[in-house]
Amino acid sequence: MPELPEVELTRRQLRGAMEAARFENVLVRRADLRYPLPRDFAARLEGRTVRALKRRAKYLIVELTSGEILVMHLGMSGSFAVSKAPVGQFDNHDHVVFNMSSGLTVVYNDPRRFGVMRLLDGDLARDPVLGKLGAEPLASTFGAHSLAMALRGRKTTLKAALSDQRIVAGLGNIYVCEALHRARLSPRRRASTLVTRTGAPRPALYVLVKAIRAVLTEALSKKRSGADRFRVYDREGRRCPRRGCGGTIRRIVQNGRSTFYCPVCQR
DNA sequence: AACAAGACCTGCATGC
DNA sequence: TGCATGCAGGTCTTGT
Repeated sequence: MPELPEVELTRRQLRGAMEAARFENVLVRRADLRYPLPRDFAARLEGRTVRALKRRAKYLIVELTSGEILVMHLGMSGSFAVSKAPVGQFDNHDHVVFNMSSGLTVVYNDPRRFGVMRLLDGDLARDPVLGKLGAEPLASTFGAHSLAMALRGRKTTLKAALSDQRIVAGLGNIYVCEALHRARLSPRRRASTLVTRTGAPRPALYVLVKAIRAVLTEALSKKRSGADRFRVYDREGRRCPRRGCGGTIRRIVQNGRSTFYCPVCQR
């Protein structure tokens, strides 16, 4: 489930249990996540205190007062539950349990086990993965000019470019579809067509930047659930929600993933 | 270097 | 009912 808004909401959920608290006991019930947890994973956390709980793109960044950093990614199916200690009953897919000095227990559940937990010594900028992440779409550094530089010369589609975490960090399949619909841009359009030959943003790129911010901000604030949560995602065959459009949402496959869009109003 | 396709793993909805 | 198929919101690796 997790794209940037869901990860940010997870961060806020975990903060009360983890921030300024110590890992009293860590239980690894299954170590074979996307990458196997090292055998000393629990021992390296126990006794450590959380200085701050941050987020970068879809990664949760747990800074410890020791200087080490616990980096976590939810993959496709990861989630956390917070409850009062002690937890006696576990689900099959409860893989990692943090008993914190706050008196709260944090349980990581992940049926598909695409999630990641890694303990890093230092500096995220030098990390082979985190160091290559592109702009945070809700940060002030993100804008039409920086996005223009990133899209310049890209022959790939807008859908693929916006899904690329090195270009914009935090969008996934849903919010790429939603942002493109809001910006009235076709997911099949070539990414470089939003940039002039000299590398300046075309007007449509300003619209896209606003649309990206809007869909993420809205997802963070509303958090309504149910069928009408998205305007195009998973709505194949339904009417386009844009006033006066009258188009029908289509599903196509791009780079092996579903794309939903309105062929009438998205050009 | 840029890009597309395949792989990883489990659960669920669908159709026969 | 059982079984097969296809699909799922991510990203790493492989191949052109």
